[in-house]
Amino acid sequence: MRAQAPERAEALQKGLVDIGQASAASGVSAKMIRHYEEIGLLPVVPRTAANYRLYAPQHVQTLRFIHRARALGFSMDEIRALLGLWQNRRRPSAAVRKIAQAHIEDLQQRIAQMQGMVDTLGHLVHCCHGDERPDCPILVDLAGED
Amino acid sequence: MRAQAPERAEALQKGLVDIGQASAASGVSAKMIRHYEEIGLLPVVPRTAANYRLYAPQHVQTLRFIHRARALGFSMDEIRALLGLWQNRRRPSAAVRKIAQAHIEDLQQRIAQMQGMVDTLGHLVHCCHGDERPDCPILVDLAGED
DNA sequence: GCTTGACCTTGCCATTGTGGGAAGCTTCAG
DNA sequence: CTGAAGCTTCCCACAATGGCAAGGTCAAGC
Repeated sequence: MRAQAPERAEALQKGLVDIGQASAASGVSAKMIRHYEEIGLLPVVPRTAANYRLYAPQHVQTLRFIHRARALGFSMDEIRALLGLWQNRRRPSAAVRKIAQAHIEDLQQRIAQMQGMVDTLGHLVHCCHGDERPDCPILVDLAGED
Repeated sequence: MRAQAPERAEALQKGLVDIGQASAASGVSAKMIRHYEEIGLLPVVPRTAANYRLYAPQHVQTLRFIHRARALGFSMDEIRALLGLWQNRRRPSAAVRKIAQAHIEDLQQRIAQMQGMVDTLGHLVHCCHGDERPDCPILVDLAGED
C-alpha cells in the first residue's frame, strides 16, 4: 500500500486523495466507488491531468455514510434518499425516521419469513434420523405437500 | 385458463401436459420451468411435433419438489443436491439432513445479522424525535462512526 | 375455411449489489 | 530504464425472476 505521496499531482496537496485512498478511508471498494458515481449516488469528482479521480474529505465522508448505511441494510434508493436528507440542512427529522422505520419493518418481515423456514426445517431435521437409511422425512415433505 | 384438452396432440392422452398445465399444477412459472431445464435442474423433456414441451406426472412432481424447496429458501445448488438424493433410492438420510442443517445455520446467521440491524435501527429510531426539526440521531450515526 | 384469442417458442433486457478480469496508461521507486 | 502497483474503461458473471417482443400453433366459433 503506497503511503501518502504529496507530490502525486499538483492537486493532492489540497487534501485530495485518489480512489485507492478514498477506498481505504471509507471501507468502500474502488469498484463500488466508481459504481456509486455512475448511478449518481456520488457527484462526479474532478480528475487529475492523467484522468485520475480526486476525492475531497467531504466525498470520503459521504462514502463512509454510504458504507454505514449499507451495513444497516438500506437499499440504494433508501440511501439516495438519506443522503439527500443528510445534505439538506432544513430536513425534517420525521422524514429520516420514516425511512428508517419502513426499513425496520421490511427487515422484520424478511426475518419472520426466514424464521418460518428455520422452524419448518428444524422440525424436519429433528424428525430425520440422519443415518445411512434412505427414508427421510425431509424429502417426504419436499416431495409431498405443497 | 384452458381446461384439460385431452386431444391437444396425439401424445397428450398418455398423461403428458404442456408447460402451462405443468406450471399450474406445480406452482412454478413457465418461465422458471424453462430456466430450470436450461440450468439442468430438470431433464430435457420431449416435445410435440410443434415443438411444445411435454411433461409427464413425474416431471410435475419434480417441479413441486423444487417449488417447495425454494419456499424453504434452498439455493439452486442445494436443490440440485436434494433432487439427486431424492432420486437415489440408496441415499443415506444423513446426507439430506446435512444439507438441511447447513441451510438452517445459514438462515440463522442471516437472521442474526438482520436482527442486529433491526436492533441498531430500533434504538436510533427511538432516539429520533421525528418532527420537523432537522437534528436527527439516525443521520448522526450514519455520518459518524464506522 | 378463416379469424380470433390463448397459448407455446426463442431471445434479449432488467433487476440488486458486488466481484473478476482484460487492456492500456500513469506513477513511483530502484 | 524497468518493473510493480495503481489508475482508467469496458465487459462478464452471479441468483432468481419478470417482462416484452416477434413468431408459430392450436382449438373453438362463425
